[in-house]
Amino acid sequence: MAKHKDNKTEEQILEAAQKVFQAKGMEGARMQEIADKANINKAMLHYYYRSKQLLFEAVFKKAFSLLAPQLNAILNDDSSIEDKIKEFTHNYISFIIKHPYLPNFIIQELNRNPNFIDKIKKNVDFPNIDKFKLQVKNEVKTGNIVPINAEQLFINILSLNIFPFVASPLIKAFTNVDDKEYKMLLEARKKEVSDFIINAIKK
Amino acid sequence: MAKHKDNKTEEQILEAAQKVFQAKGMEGARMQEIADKANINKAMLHYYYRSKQLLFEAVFKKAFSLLAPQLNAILNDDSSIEDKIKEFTHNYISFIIKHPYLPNFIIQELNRNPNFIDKIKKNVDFPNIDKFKLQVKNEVKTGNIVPINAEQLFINILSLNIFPFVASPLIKAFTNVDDKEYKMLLEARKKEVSDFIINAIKK
DNA sequence: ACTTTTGTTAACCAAATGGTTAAACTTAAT
DNA sequence: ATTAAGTTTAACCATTTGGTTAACAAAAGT
Repeated sequence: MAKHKDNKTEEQILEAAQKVFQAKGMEGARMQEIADKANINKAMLHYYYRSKQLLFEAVFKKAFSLLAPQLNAILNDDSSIEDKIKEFTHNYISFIIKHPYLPNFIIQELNRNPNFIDKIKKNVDFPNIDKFKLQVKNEVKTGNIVPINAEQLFINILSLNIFPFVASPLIKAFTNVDDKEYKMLLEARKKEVSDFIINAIKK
Repeated sequence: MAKHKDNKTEEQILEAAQKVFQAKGMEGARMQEIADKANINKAMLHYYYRSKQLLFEAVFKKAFSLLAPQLNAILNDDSSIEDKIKEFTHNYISFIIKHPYLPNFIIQELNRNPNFIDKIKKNVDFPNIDKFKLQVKNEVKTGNIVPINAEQLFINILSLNIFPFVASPLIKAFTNVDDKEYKMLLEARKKEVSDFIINAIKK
């Protein structure tokens, strides 16, 4: 019999762990709470994942592997800069509205342990900026867009798309906007953000 | 004799607590580590701040009260939108380069406990967007800038300025940039970001 | 001088927490 | 049917952790 043939329990654990880790972070999460949420005995967590650290890493990798393809879309696609920006902002914001916990979880835990990224680079199809850099240089040279550093443009695109999800409690407070209104603001950003970026870089 | 006349110890504690909380978060921080860093007995922490929670709140309030005036600058100043954006991005990035832990700490802990913001609103000169909204509406009406929602513009400004500090490990990995180069990128953003925003909104 | 308040320490404590163990149960191959 | 491997449980354990206590020291008020 192969190890862990029946993966039902294993998946229940991973789902429960996802919820708890994303809500409370590595330090705040409790193994007992994960077990309860998965409707299993606490010992099972260790049977399947050995330790809290390894369970956490499994959750993290899964989260990251959801996010990575989204970024590869803008970095490695063949369309024009303008089309990419339009498509990326629309797709990305739609995606995150469905997984609002994701960016914050990844950023938070990466700050807690920055060299964690090395483990991820080995296991996931890690986004790479090289192609995007060439493209930006080209479009600057041909005069399609204003002179701009590819890294800076990439940072701007990420910032405008991700930050409103990461800092939502803060922004809600500053703008005196309730949850429902904020949701509408985010929805509007699907178009708003790409217009903003394209306006900023087109000649 | 007034309570806590000699505030030397109290300040040592707050400084140590700041460092530990900012590095490890509320859950990850250990009272013993704070005591060690402050060179005092662990019981003193409770003597001066009663509990971990209250010590944490003291640290948080202090951090927030550093950040708030920066935001009030852009929200309540009397200069033109363009000047504000130029000044704010320059000042804010300079400020955060000196306190790189700050935005992440605040965002992280606010996500962990969103209704924490209510406690802050009572104790700090909390930034308010009303005046900024009027100004944006005006400048749109007079045709100085492209039609844009004040909240969206404000979110964009915050995103472009804050996110690169919050997500630095992630961005460094995506852009294949080391610490030194990233520092230079951030330095360049003092001008880069304001150009980007102004380009995006000016007619 | 002496009494009271404030500051500081070491030792202690109960609760929580990640993790282990050993035994029981289930499943499937022989 | 027997065996062996995988799965699940309850009880247990060592350690860590925030917090307390009681005694002592230093200042300050009288």
